[in-house]
Amino acid sequence: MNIPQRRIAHLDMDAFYASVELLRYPELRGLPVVIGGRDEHQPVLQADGKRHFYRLRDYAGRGVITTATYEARALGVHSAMGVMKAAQLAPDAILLPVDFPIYRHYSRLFKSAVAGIAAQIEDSGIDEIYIDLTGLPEDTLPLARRIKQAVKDATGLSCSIGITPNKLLAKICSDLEKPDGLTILAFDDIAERIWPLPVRKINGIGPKAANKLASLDITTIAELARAELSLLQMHFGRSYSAWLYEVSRGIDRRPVITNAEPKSISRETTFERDLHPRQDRPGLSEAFTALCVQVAADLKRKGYAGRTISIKLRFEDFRTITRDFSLPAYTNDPARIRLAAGECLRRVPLQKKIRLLGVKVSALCAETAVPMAEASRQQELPLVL
DNA sequence: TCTGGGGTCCTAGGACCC
DNA sequence: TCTGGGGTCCTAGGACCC
Repeated sequence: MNIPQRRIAHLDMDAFYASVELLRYPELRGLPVVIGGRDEHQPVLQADGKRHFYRLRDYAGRGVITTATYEARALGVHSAMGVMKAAQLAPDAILLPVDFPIYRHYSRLFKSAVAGIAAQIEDSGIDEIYIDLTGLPEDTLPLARRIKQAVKDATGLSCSIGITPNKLLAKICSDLEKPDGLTILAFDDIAERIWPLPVRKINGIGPKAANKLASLDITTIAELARAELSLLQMHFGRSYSAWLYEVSRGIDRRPVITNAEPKSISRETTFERDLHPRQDRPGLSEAFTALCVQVAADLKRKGYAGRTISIKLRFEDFRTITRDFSLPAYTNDPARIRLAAGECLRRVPLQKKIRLLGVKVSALCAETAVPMAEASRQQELPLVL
């Protein structure tokens, strides 16, 4: 049977958080700007009417870069880099705190602009989407240009688009000509355009897998495509090696999912300094309860309840552990979540200082669709620690 | 003064049921 | 006595992504 070829787009906003910030601080255009760190370092309006911006050199403490403008990237700064390390590379770069509410606002704007042209959209984070264009009559190039223009008109921001027969290739292609890119590619182009790329360009090959592949002298996608399946199976296990074998050949049958439900909702916090399990017990306890209250509020706001409560601890040596506990009934009540999380915490031997604490609720169900546990009658949230 | 916060998916062992 | 299977749920950890 002949399956009609699909036409899948991946749209990725260019340096999204930083670009949104440049909309409100146009005087920063052309400068190296990074978004990240903690909440302080808001720009300050001075007596002369100008804004004072903090520089990376002014920063002390924990935190990572979430986005950098292309000017900052040219200095070697990139996302996920520690702010303190970035400050060594680019001490004069402007530092702005993250402002998720405004990024979410622009996220909704660009997604609804695209939805006005193509309805089959899969959310893939705040700044990127997949679009299934298969059913649309328009030719690919004018259609892609129209989508880019609609995003620009709605937000003032540029994006990059890759259009190919599947999500795997579309994701790779949207990155090929960034920023403001447009890359259209067919199966016949794989050898020329995809195979020369490093394996890390494949969504799903991370640092661990790439290192392991490098130890087998496989660094490009072409080399991966030439590798024997049996060799891959010796190092990666059955399902991952089968996946490697297929993606290296550009094969990906995943559909565009337009109606995904969340699987878990969580909150976590890294402390300004590592907390001692006994000496800092009041502070830990307060933070722990606050996380439970926040998760419960998130669940209610989004209309979900969950049955499995998890906690996550990261110790001063960065070792991370999780514990979870499944309740007999669904809940989004903060006191119930706090009790279950407390049970989890009692199973953790607390010997080292704690760097991070997190609370997660999973096994979710729509609040309306499911019998709920009776709301806890406790007036005060119990403090277990 | 290294290393955020929000997610998804996969693996693997043990319990438990038929 | 000897060593069944399959299926599902629970828990813990890890890779990976934005």
